[in-house]
Amino acid sequence: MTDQSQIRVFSVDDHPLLREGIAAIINNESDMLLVSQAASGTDAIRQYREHRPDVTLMDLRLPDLSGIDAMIAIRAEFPEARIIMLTTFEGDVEIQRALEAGARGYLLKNMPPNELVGVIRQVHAGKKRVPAEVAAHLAEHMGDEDLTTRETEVLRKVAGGNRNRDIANLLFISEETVKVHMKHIMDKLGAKDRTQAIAIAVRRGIIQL
Amino acid sequence: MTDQSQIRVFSVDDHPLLREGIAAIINNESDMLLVSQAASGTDAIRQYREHRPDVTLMDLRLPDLSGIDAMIAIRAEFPEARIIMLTTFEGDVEIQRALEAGARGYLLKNMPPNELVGVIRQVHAGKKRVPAEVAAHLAEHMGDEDLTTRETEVLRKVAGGNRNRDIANLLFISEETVKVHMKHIMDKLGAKDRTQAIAIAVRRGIIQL
DNA sequence: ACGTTGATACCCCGAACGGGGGAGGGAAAT
DNA sequence: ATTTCCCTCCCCCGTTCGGGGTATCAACGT
Repeated sequence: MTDQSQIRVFSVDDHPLLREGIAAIINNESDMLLVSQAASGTDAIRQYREHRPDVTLMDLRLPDLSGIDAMIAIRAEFPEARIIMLTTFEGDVEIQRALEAGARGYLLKNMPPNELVGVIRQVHAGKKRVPAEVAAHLAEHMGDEDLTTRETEVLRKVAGGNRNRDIANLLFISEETVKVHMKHIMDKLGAKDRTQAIAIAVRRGIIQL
Repeated sequence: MTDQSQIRVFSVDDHPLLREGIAAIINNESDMLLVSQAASGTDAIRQYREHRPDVTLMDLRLPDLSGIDAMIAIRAEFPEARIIMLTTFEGDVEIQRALEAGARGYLLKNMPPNELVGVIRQVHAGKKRVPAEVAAHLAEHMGDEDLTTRETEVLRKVAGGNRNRDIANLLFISEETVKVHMKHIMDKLGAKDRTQAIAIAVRRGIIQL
């Protein structure tokens, strides 16, 4: 039944409405076949093993793991897996992490269907594809220094309404050290104060609220 | 061609993939007919006049106006319009505003399709329908005092990294007045400082970043 | 006519923040 | 072996924030 020349597509998204839309579009293309769907990260990993799709469309936020973690798990087992992240716009940091983790594409959910199938064909052909709109967001912060693990940790505490002293206690370091971290955070993000640092970090996907 | 007993549905969403999914689900129901689709607020208003649908599914964020503003415009002209907001989860304030503005339902995009068509039928029958999950978010902040226009305005400036003095200059008021607003904002939101106020306000949908 | 609400403005004052500098240690890379 | 990076800690000091109180005025509703 399955045409050997067809691209076998696997869709992972926790929105049934969107999966339905993807299914309709894929199955409208004579050279593609939607082999399965998953609504969670663990289910995605399980089903990937079973179906070995040619191309996987993966949502970024899933109920259990993040889409990126699910992709990392799949690619650890199947390094040749061709996975396209498909999501409503997230910050540049998410894009960067997805691509660094081996995503072959990063598409926005508001893209036209014909472009979607185009990217699926290109990725299936072994290419990488990131639309100009997404690449622009990525380029905007190229060369920016990333926050370190510790700095991100501090920033999260800040977003929770903690004072420097509280953060110091929570992380078992001195208040002076927290202030140094804050200084570096604001420098790297280009923020005038801690409040703007939160705003920028959320916009860029560095922290979630 | 059009069966008189069918529910005439109109879908407004700027995500083609999602519209495709909605179309597939609606047209699978024998008692429903998708009469048209729109991808923007202005287009939604124009097309509403033309098609006079029985039930409208409206996304909250659209390229031009917000879904709520589009709904308000439509209901000003057609007070009997039955509009269901359909969106990925937003803060309780968005839900509240939508329902106050006359939305007959508030659905999340991750809901199962059969529930969607169920709600469409109930709304068509004149009922209001808000799922428990959404109602819970609404209830969580029932009785909370809303921020005033001015307070929200101040809060937005704060998110931009402005100091009290800067905000004072921007809004042509004294710095002391800004501090009074800040006090009220933090009291109402239950925030320990301005930074947490931003975090809470973003989570609740009071401001966008 | 009266009370309420929202916005405006001022005072005092302690606590927290943010910028500057220097400095030590461990781990990883070169 | 040396450098680089990250985390850690400390001092000084001016600026900003946030809590307390009181007060005026216009608008709105009753």
